[in-house]
Amino acid sequence: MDNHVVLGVEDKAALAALPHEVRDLNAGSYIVREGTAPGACPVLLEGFAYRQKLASNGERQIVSLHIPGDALDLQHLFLDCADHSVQALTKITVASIPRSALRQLAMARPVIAHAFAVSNQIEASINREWVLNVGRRDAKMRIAHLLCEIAARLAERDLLTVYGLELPMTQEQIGDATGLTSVHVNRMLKTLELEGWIERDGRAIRFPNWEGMRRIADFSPLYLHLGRQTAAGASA
Amino acid sequence: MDNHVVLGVEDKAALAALPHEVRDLNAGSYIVREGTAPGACPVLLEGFAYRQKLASNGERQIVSLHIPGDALDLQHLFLDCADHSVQALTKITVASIPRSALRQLAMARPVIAHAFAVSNQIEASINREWVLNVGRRDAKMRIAHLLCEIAARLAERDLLTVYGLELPMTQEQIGDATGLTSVHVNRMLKTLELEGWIERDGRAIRFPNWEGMRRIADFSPLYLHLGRQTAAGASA
DNA sequence: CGCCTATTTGATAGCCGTCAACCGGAGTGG
DNA sequence: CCACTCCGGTTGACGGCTATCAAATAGGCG
Repeated sequence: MDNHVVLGVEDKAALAALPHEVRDLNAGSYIVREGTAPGACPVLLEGFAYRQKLASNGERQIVSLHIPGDALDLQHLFLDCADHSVQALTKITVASIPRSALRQLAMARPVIAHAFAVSNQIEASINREWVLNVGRRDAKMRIAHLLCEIAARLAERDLLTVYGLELPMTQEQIGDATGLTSVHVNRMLKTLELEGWIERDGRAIRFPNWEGMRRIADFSPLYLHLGRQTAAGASA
Repeated sequence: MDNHVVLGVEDKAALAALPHEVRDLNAGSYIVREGTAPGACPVLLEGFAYRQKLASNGERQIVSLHIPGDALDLQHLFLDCADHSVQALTKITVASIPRSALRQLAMARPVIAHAFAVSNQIEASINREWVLNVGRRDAKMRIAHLLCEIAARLAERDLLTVYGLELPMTQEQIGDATGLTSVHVNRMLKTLELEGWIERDGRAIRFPNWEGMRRIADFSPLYLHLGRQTAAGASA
């Protein structure tokens, strides 16, 4: 959240003073389980996580991805029943903060509540873009768009490696995020590679021609709301 | 928001005391335009509205639908650039409240901020369900699910007519909401009708077998978070 | 009555899913 | 050190769901 809202010294101190518990979790661990009451609110310190929902036929849809620095459950801060699950994509480290403490802090400190709101609104914006991505783009664009988004979000936090994007997802998971099958994801990645838009080395991905990639992915980072939002609301 | 959070007398009075301007708009009018700075925050009093985004190929995706009582732009209350457009689906009546007044109120009254947060979180939950709907369900289920969602949301506000669901969307718009073409929407509606799940009279739709409809639509209203959320956060 | 939009229907094409097989690397145990 | 196993990636053949194209019908509104 620090990336988007300018917090004052006192607010930062209040956040840092919250009781929290740091834990390591293995890939695949559940952080939030659909249908249960939300517990502590975890913040992702290291590793990747994702939100998922299941259809009645058993198929999975990944509805969002999370990178280090993301809060993993502000979604349910004010709701009483989790409407989706959150799972670790890789080995992760999270700091869990009791929901009640966060709620009290949000009530007591409007600037903090504002920061939470901005974080939630940005995530909602990403969700809307995903609806567009899955609903109106073909397979190649969808995958390209997903890659662009992850790269842009990681770049914002200086988390790209020297090689580029180190994507810890299987092709099946990419399929679950884009509404495709792993087989077709494989073919499209191949195509993107053959056409020169990406270079692959294992799961590392580099973009030799970022502008071209952006174009064929129909990727415009506006919806990520990168850069700080004005603190007008905070100072009002 | 009143549907989900219990507001105190003073908070309600503060909301009612906000400066606002009531306007009528024709179907198709823009309420928010993507790429521009958000202006006043409108609340939908009568009629239907939708959010949309465009892909580079010109195809449209409707990312959410709104019924009377919905706030139409809490999304951008704390963001500086609209990431999508909001348009009137029918002739509508909106009450526009200046963004600054709402922000100040949210800063001054934590319970109001809480109500905004709940509203936003529920809408985000609906967005996630839409990602699942468009990504992992086939055409018949998608359309059935959309119909169920709208019916459930209208029912919560006692807005169903004696006939049932009075849906003011063209089949093309249903397609834009589900990632399908109008031609295929037509075929699937026909199928749903032939199989006895819906009855149609113009754009009015009735469900002779709601439980069956729910089942074939894979619709479970959990994600709508109907009923009031506890006000624990408000009283904390 | 005439225009325009929305709905309906049929024929055809294509994207992507399904099924199946094979490859390849990492980890494990002998 | 090597064989085995397992998971993920790769490839090909085939089928089905949905898009596309086209045209006819129906409905709303002047």
